[in-house]
Amino acid sequence: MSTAERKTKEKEELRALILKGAKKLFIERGIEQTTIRNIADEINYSVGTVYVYFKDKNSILHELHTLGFKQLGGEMRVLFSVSEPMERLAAIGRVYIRFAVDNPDMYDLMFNMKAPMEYLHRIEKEEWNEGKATFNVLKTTVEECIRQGYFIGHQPEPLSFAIWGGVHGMCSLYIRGRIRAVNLGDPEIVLIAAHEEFVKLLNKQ
Amino acid sequence: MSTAERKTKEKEELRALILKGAKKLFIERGIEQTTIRNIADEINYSVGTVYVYFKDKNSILHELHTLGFKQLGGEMRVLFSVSEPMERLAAIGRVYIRFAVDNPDMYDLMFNMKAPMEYLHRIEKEEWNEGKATFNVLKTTVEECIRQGYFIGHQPEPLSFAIWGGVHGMCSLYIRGRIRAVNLGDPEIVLIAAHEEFVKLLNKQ
DNA sequence: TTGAAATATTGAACAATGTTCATTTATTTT
DNA sequence: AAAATAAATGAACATTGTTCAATATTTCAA
Repeated sequence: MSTAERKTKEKEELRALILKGAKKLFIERGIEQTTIRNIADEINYSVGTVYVYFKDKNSILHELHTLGFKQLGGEMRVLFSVSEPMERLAAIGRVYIRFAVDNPDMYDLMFNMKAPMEYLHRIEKEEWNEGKATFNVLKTTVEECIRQGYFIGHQPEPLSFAIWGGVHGMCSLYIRGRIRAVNLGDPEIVLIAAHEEFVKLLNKQ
Repeated sequence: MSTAERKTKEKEELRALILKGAKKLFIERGIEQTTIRNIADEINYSVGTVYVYFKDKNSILHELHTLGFKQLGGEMRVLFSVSEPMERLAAIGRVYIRFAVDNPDMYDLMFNMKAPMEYLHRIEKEEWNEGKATFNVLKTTVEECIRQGYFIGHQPEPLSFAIWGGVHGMCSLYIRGRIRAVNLGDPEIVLIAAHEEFVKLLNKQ
């Protein structure tokens, strides 16, 4: 291995180390409470080094958001074994909700925070590939349902968006503390019960 | 009017002036870009004065959030003239979405931001009256629908929550730039079209 | 009217944050 | 070993929210 190759590898490793440290802190104490100094401390490097490997905080957050989508994508992939599309549609929602409950800060970063979108804007990229890919999993399933005779009179794309919005909204209200605040009982149970009602609505002919 | 009375009134006026300035800036340049110093400048008082009238930034944001709910409540109240509950249900959604599109930062503050919830936590108040009242408008309508024979087999409270979540989710994805990012066309049009699909789902027997 | 007490307002100062960049340290090449 | 290149550093800056001793203003009894 040439020196140049080794150097490239070392750089990638340090980059990955920074991300690993960032993710650790950010699961431990939340994204808002994680500073660049914390991250630098965590991995025993200086603040300056972090800025050699990432242009700014948004870059780090965007990269973590991408890792989150990889994880969610993996959890969704399993569902392609569910052959009945209506059943799969419900299962996608359950996986999505489970992900939100188990990884609230990551979910928040992926679907609520401005950082990843601001990053895309800065690098002048209009495409949000991570989001589009996830949306397509849903849309493909909805289209299959339509082919089987469900959702008659609906337009697939807006309908898919409405379904995404539906599940996302419940998760967001959960994560942003609105379920707790309206006092309907244990938030996680309310969330899951609401999703069941939502699935009932979807299943009506 | 006694001196004490006048003083009380003056205090209330300055308090209101601070809120007015805060709201102005915050509509003009967004909530994240509005600092306490900006607010103080805007109304020609010092930073310190703002802190005499409000304990911290969360208090200001909470009070603005309450004003937002007053406005939304007013816009909803008109809908009690719609006698058909299923029709009213759709109309509530449209009003809610219109509010979100016309007042994105206010909507964000009311339903997404942590500040108002943190304020409640600080003053050790468990009740989120603003949210509960708005939720009850929805729940009452859903219950009426059920009494008319709609939503058979559904539980009213989780169903109401699912409907809230549904509309909120679409608004949130809109406000947090996720609709634009998935590139389905003009975001506002997508939002409205998705709500129409949502209403179709609700209207199924 | 006056002056002491009460009230209201001020803005400098603090800690925490993201960010920059001249300097230092380490590594590679000659 | 020296020179050239690359990597890492951390002090310094601007901007936040926040505090609080100091200053200015207002009140009201004498």
